[in-house]
Amino acid sequence: MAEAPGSLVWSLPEPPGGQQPNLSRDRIVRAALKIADAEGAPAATMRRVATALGSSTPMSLYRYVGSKDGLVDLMLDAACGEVSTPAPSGDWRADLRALALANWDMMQRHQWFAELVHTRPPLGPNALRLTDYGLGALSFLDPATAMTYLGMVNSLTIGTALQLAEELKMRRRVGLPTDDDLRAAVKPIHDEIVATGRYPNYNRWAADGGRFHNAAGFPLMLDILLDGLAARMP
Amino acid sequence: MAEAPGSLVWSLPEPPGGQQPNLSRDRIVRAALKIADAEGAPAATMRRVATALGSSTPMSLYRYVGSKDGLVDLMLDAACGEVSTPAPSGDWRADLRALALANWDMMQRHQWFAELVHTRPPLGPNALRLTDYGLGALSFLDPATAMTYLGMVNSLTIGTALQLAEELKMRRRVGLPTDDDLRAAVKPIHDEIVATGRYPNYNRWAADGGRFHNAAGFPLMLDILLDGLAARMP
DNA sequence: TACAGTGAGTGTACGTTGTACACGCGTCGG
DNA sequence: CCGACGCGTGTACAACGTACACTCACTGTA
Repeated sequence: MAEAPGSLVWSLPEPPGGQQPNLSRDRIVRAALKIADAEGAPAATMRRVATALGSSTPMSLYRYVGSKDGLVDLMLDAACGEVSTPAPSGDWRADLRALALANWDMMQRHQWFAELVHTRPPLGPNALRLTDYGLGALSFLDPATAMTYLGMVNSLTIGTALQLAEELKMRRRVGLPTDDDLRAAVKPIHDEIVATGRYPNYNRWAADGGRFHNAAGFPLMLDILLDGLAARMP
Repeated sequence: MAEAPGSLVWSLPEPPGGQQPNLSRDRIVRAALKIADAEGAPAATMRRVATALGSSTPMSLYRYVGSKDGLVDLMLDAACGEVSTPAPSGDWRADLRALALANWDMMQRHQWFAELVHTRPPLGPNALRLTDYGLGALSFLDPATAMTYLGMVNSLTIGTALQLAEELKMRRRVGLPTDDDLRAAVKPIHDEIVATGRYPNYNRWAADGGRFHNAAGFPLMLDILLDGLAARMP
């Protein structure tokens, strides 16, 4: 899992198998995405991916992805590759909004993304393309400020996606229940908390249904943040 | 690592050792915090904590914390316990701002917090106290909206802390270099990216020093977000 | 004083993870 | 025809979380 600083996957080029290889970066990453999409990030182990590709041993993958971290890097960047960056419109707010919404959509398709993206800096070509696009929309600011503002938008997007991912994880832990099943599973914990009576505001929220805006409300949250940014623009 | 849904640490009370125990939840959590503070979250393994307490086997801890997840829960909540919640002032913005800044200070002391908090919902007594306080500041809103806004503030705080924690992790991977050493270590990667010339805005940022506002700039970012929230208040 | 009971900590063992290393098979260039 | 090299396999190891059975030492009761 450890890795020398200069040895990111992007440094070592894909070994472009001269003879007929059964494997390739693309096939490996695709298989890993499929597993992670279906069963969550921790299910995408080296062994699991290898067997999904017909290889009897995880070691086959190491020629192509270098390490587990390398595979994760490639997975993250592949997901970023699904986010398109249309031509800049000249309206920073519209461009940033579109970028965030596209990112959000991608994270809904790949619920593991938000969990994994924190493990290392986003230096893949697609991640860089997105960062570059975001910085370009804010290029009238000094670079450090532009990066700061872009980071705020990303924090909001990833943070909100994480809350949803956590709910999904809990759901997986319980089984695969419906919304009502889930509520029933979490109820004893909440009830115990409510019973103490020590958290009146939390209780009020729980009594209200324990809901917060997430999927549906993300555009609204994004607009609120953009309002705050707009007020600071020169 | 798996856990039945109803068996959070908070459910099973601390076994209040009738006879003289060498161990206790408090001592265990305190030792784990110390290790995590000094060497990062992954260093705080069960074995490591056990030996730090003089126990020859990790199994000693299981009576007190139930599982590794239980220990993490307790660590997170202990960290939350360091954040104080003064009497509400009646000014939602001042209260929320103070809460976020206190949270931020805590996350600077415990850089592992932001990494670990995503692994499970914050249901410890101290985390609930903080959530309750934040909801109280926004109690003039309907509960779901209040939770949404509070979540935005927390996303920003944790997300920003995560960026710093990631830099720290990279620093640890390289050794324990100074700021200049770090810049030198990351330079080859950045140079390779810059050399492609494909990311002009990113390059401009890198040429500018590759900086973004984090520790120093967090209050500013927080104010921007609060501006956006204020514009939506009834 | 004797004895059962309980509670604290130990030791051993298992399954799973990532991955290092050495080996066999195949195809190609000389 | 034959060595070299690309490609995948098999075996093995350390570290992780943790289940299970166990040994002490102390305590309350008879």
